Amino acid sequence: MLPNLMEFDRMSSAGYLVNHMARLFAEQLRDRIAPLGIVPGQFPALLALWEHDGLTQKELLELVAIEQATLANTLARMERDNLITRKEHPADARAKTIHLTEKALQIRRAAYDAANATNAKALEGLTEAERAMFLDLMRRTIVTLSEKNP
Amino acid sequence: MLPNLMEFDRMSSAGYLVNHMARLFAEQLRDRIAPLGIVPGQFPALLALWEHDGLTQKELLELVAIEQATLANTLARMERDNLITRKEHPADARAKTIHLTEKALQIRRAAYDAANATNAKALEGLTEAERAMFLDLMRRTIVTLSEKNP
DNA sequence: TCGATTTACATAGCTTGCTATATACTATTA
DNA sequence: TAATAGTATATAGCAAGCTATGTAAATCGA
Repeated sequence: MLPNLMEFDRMSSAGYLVNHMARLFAEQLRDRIAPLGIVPGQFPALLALWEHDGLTQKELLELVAIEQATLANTLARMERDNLITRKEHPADARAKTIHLTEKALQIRRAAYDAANATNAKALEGLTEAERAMFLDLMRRTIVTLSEKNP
Repeated sequence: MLPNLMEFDRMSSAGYLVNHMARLFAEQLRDRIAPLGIVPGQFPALLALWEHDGLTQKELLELVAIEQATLANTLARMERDNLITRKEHPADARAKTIHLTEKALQIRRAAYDAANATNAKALEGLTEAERAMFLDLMRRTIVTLSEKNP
């Protein structure tokens, strides 16, 4: 029978490993995109806007897995950093449309390359089959954790 | 040949998935441990102190994968929240020894249970073999990303 | 032994996430 | 059409991570 207060082994705890891994990924990406004048938290918004410029914040929110308040703050920093501008919405005075600046448009290819390089570096010790398995396990875990609890 | 600015598929980006998954894990854990009066960032320090009470901050730092400043701030919140007390070190006036309070000692079992429940919930859609594979892939990725770059 | 260096911890200031709430406009409906 | 309800965005305040720097005590070396 197991002891009553068995040690908790962090290296066998998915949550512990996930947290640590996420910080290492962010650090890698931060280093690679620093020369572009962007930071990791801006990546999801940039990805969405590179594909769909001119969205409102609400539309953008549907494309990123973060809360509205987090997005609002990230957009404020992106505006400060000259990555986006905002215009008044033609039909709704509450809303604004979000537009990438020249600066943001010009770093697109380099940013994709940096993200791909980060992923490649992180997974360089895995076989192709292991990489595919890893992504699949993460996607399935995200689905499980996203299910609404009763 | 691939198009020049192919879309970047977030669901195929390890970094994107890792970040999202880490936030979902933290949310789950936060909900489960809230009744205990602790928060996720306090977990690593608590785990170490439950096994080795009376450490100095420097000794504790060697057991957790965070920066010194982060640990110092976390310990300040733990002291505020009545989870630890600090005493002057008998031999070094710069250092302090860190001691768990009764409150922190009493929630140990419940905290382990909450962490285990979080991990179990997250991985409930995976087979036993897949869970083992997942942990192994994460550990190997952490090692790769932790290697010092030249 | 005493000046310089190193060490232990704290603090400042930033990002990125969160919940809760405010604000201002739009839409509904009695 | 005027009050009410709903919606789009912003703000407040907190946690948890980071780098850089400050402070005081310990150690080392000439």
